[in-house]
Amino acid sequence: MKLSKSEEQLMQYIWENGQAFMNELLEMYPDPKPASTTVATLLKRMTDKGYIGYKQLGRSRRYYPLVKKSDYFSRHINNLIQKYFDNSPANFASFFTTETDLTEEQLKELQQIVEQELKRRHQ
Amino acid sequence: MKLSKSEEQLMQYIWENGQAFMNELLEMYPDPKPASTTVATLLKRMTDKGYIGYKQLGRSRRYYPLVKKSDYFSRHINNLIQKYFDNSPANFASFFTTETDLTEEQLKELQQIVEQELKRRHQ
DNA sequence: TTTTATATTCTACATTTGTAGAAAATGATC
DNA sequence: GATCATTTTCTACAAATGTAGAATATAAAA
Repeated sequence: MKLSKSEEQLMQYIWENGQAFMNELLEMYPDPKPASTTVATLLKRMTDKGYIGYKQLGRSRRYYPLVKKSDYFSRHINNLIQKYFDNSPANFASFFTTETDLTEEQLKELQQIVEQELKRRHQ
Repeated sequence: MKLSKSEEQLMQYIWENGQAFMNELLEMYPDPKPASTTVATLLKRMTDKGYIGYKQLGRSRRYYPLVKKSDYFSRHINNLIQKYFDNSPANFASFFTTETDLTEEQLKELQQIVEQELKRRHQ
C-alpha cells in the first residue's frame, strides 16, 4: 500500500535522519507545525502500512525506515517514466535535460556521471 | 488544483489524441473498461479543475487539454527533484543514470543530448 | 507514591477520490 | 412527432486522507 502525500513528507524526515523520535519529527516541520497527534496518526498509519518500524525506548519510540529511499524512489520514477514518457528513459532524459533548470555546472556534472557509468559498464 | 490519479490517467489519453470525444476515451481504456458515467464524472471534474476544455459538437463534446503535457510534467518533476533530491537536479541526474534501466544505447543517447544542450548554450 | 509531562491510541469528521446508478437532456432515427 | 441512443449531470457511497481533540498509558519528576 502506498504512502499518502503527507505520509511521504514525514517519511522524508525519517529518511533524512535514519531514525527519529516523534517529537524530533514534529520539530522538523516548518511553522505552523501540525498537532502532535496528527504526526502520531501518520506514524501509526505508516507503521501499519509497513514503511517504518520502531524501537521502544523508555516512554517513546525511535522510528526508522523499513524501506530504502532509493527503492521507494526507484519505483516512483519508473512509474513516472512509464506514464509520461512512453516507457522510454531516453525520452525522459531528453526532457529532463532541456526542461529542468540545470546550470552549466550541473550539466557538466551530469556528463561526468554518464561517462562514469559507461566506463563502469565496460570493466 | 491537482489532478487525481485516475484523472491523470484520463488526461494522458487526451494528451495523446490532442482531442477526443467521451466515447473515444472510453475505448482507450483496457478491459475491464469503467462505466461510461465514471469517465463522464472524471471529465466533468477535470473541466471544473480547468485542465480540459471542450467544443460542443452535435450532442457531444470534443474535449481538449488546456494544459500542455510538458508543462504539467515539468511541475511534477521539479517537485520530485525537490522532494527527493534536496532540490539538486544533479543528484537527481546521478540517481537517474545509475538506477533506471538505461541501456548502453540510451546512455550514449543521453550523452549526446547533454552535449547538444551544452553546445546550444554556447552559441 | 503521587503528580506531571508527553507519547500513543481512539474517535471523529470534513474533504477528496474512485466508482457508478438514476435522471435528465438532446440529437438521431424511424 | 415519437422513440431511441447516448451524453451529461445529479446523486450516492465507500474508501482514503488530512487533521486533530479526548482519552489513555506510562515514564519521569517531585
